[in-house]
Amino acid sequence: MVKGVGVGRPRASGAAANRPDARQAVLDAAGELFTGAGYAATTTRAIAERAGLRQASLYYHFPAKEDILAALLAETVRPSLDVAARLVAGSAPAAVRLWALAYADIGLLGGAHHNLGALYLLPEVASPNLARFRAERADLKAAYGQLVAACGVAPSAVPIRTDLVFGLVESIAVIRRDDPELDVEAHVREGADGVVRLVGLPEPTEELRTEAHTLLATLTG
Amino acid sequence: MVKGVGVGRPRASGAAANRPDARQAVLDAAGELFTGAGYAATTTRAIAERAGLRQASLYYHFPAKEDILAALLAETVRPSLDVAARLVAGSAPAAVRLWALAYADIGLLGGAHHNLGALYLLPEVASPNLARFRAERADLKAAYGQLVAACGVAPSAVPIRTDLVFGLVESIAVIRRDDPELDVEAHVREGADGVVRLVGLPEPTEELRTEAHTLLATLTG
DNA sequence: ATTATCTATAGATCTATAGATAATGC
DNA sequence: ATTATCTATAGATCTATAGATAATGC
Repeated sequence: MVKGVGVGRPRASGAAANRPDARQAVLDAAGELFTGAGYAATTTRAIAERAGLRQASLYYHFPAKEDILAALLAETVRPSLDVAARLVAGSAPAAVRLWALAYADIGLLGGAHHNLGALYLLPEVASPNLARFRAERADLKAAYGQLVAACGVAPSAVPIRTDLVFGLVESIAVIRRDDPELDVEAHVREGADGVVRLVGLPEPTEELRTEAHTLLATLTG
Repeated sequence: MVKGVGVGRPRASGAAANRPDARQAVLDAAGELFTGAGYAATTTRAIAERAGLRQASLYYHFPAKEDILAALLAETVRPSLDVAARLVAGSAPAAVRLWALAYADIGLLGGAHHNLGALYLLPEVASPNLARFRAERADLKAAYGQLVAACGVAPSAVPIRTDLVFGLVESIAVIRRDDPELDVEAHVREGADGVVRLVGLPEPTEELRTEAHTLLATLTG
């Protein structure tokens, strides 16, 4: 039941042709432009052009420009949050769960077609309208905090060390911005290894990584 | 020999009163606004207002808005680069030098009145006009890379591990944005400790930190 | 009748330039 | 005469709204 394919006035651009989902096309276009040039520097006209429709037509799908950013942020943080919630509730060794969270999170941030992790770094996330996203991001950070604590870090050191871990994970976005050709898979694995070292645990073993991969497979399967 | 205090038409704002250095006042204002709201979202009018002069008067000191950002970036990266160059040339143990660089760099980024490290995260740094800054930042990263290598990291692992170290250092800016009340000094020390752990060295000892502090004192003294 | 687009545009900026002006310095 | 500012504004946007239009669905 494809929802009304062909309903509505045809597009001015590529004839009435392909329009599988205009809303998603807008989000894809905005993701590319926001991560590359930032929010304020990206015009609604540029988004529309890349999505294959006219500037004013954006407003049929989103009430305002900022709602496009809100939708992108929501769909970026939620998958990580899902994984985090399950790992926090799990019973595998803490180091395995922390490695698994970092691996999954970095992979979701960096593995997307465009560099969605860069959205978290936009100054506009401080906007009052994006409080919902900030709350979800805080939940994700809290999940890291629980795993860091479970790794045996002294309670007084947990908050700062969690800050550093969370910072390291998000910094992958900056790294990728500076070097778009980067080998993402290698960085994801090295990043997860780095998180484990950063909290003060011994160098991850291959067994730990295998166990974490298995754990992630059961979560998503 | 204060350069022409009182020369020129008086300001419309606070009478002809205080104007110790308009250029620096503009940079301070821009630093605060760019780090808080981003470059594109900050208007030249807002910068001028905070600096205590009229919008058009900015253009007496800077040829264009982007040159304000360029000047800020330059004065932010250079002190770190100076420290890095001296440490790379030094002969103290590599772990001490790496800790010292991270400590100094994080301190310079996070210790300024406003969160200048956040400037590095602005998407506008990719602008062709800011190539000079990017080159200096690449030099700084290369210095980290040399110290990481000197710490005994396997050559094949050096580039990625340097990426992570550099990312961790810069992520302090995001951490501080999310929590402006943060205890900067504690984070600086923990950040430097984290860098050492991240490259795979053992937990820094108090002796190492003392040695690094001494080393930094000789560099700046 | 409903849906998804379009065209046209109002109103609000925003950057940068032109040219005047009010100080000090010679 | 030089310096550092000002006022005024041109020209170029940019977001969002109003209202028309070209499809499909009933």
